[in-house]
Amino acid sequence: MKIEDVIKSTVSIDDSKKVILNIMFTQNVLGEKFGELLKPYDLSSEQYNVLRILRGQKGNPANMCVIQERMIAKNSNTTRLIDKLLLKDLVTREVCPDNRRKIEVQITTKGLQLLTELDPKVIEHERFFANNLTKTELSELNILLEKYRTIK
Amino acid sequence: MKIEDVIKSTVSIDDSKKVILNIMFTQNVLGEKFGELLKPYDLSSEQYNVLRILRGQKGNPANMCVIQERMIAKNSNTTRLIDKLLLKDLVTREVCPDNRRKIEVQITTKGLQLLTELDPKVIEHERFFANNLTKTELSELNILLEKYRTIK
DNA sequence: GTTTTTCATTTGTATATACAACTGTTGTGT
DNA sequence: ACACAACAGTTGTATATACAAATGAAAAAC
Repeated sequence: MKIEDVIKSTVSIDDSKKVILNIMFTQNVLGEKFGELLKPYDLSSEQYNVLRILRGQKGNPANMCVIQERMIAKNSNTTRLIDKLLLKDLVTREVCPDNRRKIEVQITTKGLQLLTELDPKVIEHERFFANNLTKTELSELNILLEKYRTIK
Repeated sequence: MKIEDVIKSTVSIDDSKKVILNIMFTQNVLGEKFGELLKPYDLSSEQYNVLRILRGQKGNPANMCVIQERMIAKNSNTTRLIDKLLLKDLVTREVCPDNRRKIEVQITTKGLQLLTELDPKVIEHERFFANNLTKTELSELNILLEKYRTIK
């Protein structure tokens, strides 16, 4: 479906405007579908994202700064995100002994199990859309998006 | 900046995952910059979006359904968005005389003036990123995004 | 001509986000 | 050692979003 049909526009849209609408709308479609995937597990996409980051630490704890800088949406409130994950026993949180300003967050076994359970579903979700493009188109899309968003 | 650097990933990422991260992150960059543009005018991007839709009606009122179906984020609460715009006298809201279930929303002169003031800034914002790509790349990006998000 | 269904919108409520102000800790300069 | 700046997180508050339930109006069914 072309973006003009999505927003029911009758007039033609400039390509530079169209690309913004396309990115916004595509992100929306993706986010909605991913949210549905996570819903049965009572996780928000940002919560999932934090768990993924923590797993990537491979046993080492991550402090709040580290988590924040690895997140896609850099402006979400990490403290309260971790609060939610703590309530579900998916992470632990302790004051760093070397620097009491810092907090060490670690994924629990339960958290790791949840991620393992989700892995195949996440891959399926990723492929669901990616399969619409050839390998070449996919890497072309990545290159274009990266080039597009560059701030000089 | 490559997406691996954005999320500080050390391992290589599958193209199908990368494209999702790229879309999410690019949308974030865009949204943040657009939010800054609107901030001095005390408008959220969704509020701006509604005003734009109403202007597109060219004098005819739009009811809630119509507004909702033309929005990019289809799940935001249109009633409360309009509430905010009403408080700022940017729109009017009246019960439709032909069908009292429906509500007719119209942009005011003040709303139109605000949009006119914003127009050059919005175009500048759109071009700011679009200028990173050639005309051909831009339309290629549009085609790829559209193809990518298609649900069979 | 009621009852039922569908429609268009609003309201309630819980959760999420944005962003500034605050708290406590560590590092620096004198 | 003391004052002060920088750092790492947390909290407060206002606003936004998500989604289900509620309201009221019109259309359909019987």
